[in-house]
Amino acid sequence: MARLPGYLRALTALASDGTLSVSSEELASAAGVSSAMLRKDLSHLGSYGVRGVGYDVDRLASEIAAALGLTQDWPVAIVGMGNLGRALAAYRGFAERGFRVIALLDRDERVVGEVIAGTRVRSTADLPDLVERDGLAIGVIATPPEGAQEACDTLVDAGVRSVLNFAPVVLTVPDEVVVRTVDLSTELQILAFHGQRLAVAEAVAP
Amino acid sequence: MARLPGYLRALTALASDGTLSVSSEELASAAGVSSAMLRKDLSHLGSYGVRGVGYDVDRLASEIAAALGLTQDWPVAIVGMGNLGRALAAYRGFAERGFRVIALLDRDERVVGEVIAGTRVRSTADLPDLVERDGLAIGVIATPPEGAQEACDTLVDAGVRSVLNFAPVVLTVPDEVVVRTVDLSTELQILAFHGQRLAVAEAVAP
DNA sequence: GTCACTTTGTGCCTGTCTTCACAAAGTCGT
DNA sequence: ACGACTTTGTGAAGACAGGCACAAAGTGAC
Repeated sequence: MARLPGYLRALTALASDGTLSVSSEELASAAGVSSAMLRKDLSHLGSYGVRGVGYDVDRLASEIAAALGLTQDWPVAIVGMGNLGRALAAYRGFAERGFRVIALLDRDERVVGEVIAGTRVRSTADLPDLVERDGLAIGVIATPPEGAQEACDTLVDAGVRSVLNFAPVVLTVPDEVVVRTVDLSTELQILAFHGQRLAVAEAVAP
Repeated sequence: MARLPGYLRALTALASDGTLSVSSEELASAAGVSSAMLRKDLSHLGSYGVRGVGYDVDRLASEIAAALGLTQDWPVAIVGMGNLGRALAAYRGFAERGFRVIALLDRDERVVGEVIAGTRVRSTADLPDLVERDGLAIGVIATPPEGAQEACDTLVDAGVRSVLNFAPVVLTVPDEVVVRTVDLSTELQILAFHGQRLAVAEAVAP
């Protein structure tokens, strides 16, 4: 379920505040959902709550982490060392939450060998090796739109079956591969849409 | 509708290929949706298709752009000049799609004045001015999680009503303000979840 | 002018996701 | 040990999005 990471985040925050137990109501509001939804989601994981009391923060956090598969670590490779790729390579947010960036890759031999954020850029030809030897499981595509499908194919051929795509294109992949696309321009366009609706509403009833 | 930006992207690609007319089937597959859904979505905008022929690419692109409010420009400010903020400041993707980054802001006076990607960092205290004088409408939050709510409040108080949030927190805002949150770790956790499901499925039926 | 063909727009149905509301279950004070 | 209170877990109802399938509408050939 796509909301579990949100719950885990809220639980981690509570745990670091020293809270031991939390009700569905409190946790739901911290995660920005309704309490009924939270309870239903959690009930799918099993019954980890105690009626009349609530949920044990640490216990629930472990259960969710286990459900998400966060007990093992998931090596990540970033493909495409343009602007966005370099930014992602320098971003510490991945490591902070347990995702180890084990390789920076680029197709262009002129970029290969360059050192970015302390890591030497390698060739995309090394991908099969990374999957085989280092257990690489997640690929991040930060190439320009033109190169995204090719980068994706290379990842998939090497055995990667989870892809996080930042390029503004629709990627075609086999059924067993999961792609999640994050497109910053799309997000801004949706915000522009709301901005315009607001402006129109204001013009009608100022 | 959240799919309009995807349609617009596909149409722009078609237009640059010189295509003049497109059927719902073709456009749907380019945008990665079903043709029935595409037609239903477009029918909400009005009847811009011709039965037996399809849609005029340029015409439809203009209509969608107008619906999204992309006929005017939407000035953007980025708040928080940490790792992620600097990366976003250097990212050209915004400008390429018509969103002008007019200001880089930080709360910390030691960062103010620094020049990043050719722009001088200003203080968040300048926000009311930016809204008033430059028509700032969209704020991007790239602060650490602890500072995100404060940054958001500052934006809202200054009159910004569309916020793109990269911090992994749930922001509380008045009803008229729209927040879209993009959390890279959440995306990776969802991928980890799928990765684990795949591994489990394989263990059961190898 | 008519007919065969293509493709849109849309009413209906189906499955999923959300919310409501309450019974079951456990705690704490006396 | 009992009873009042709190909070979970869940069945049933409701809302909503997506897909199917077909009638309406337009094109182009003859």
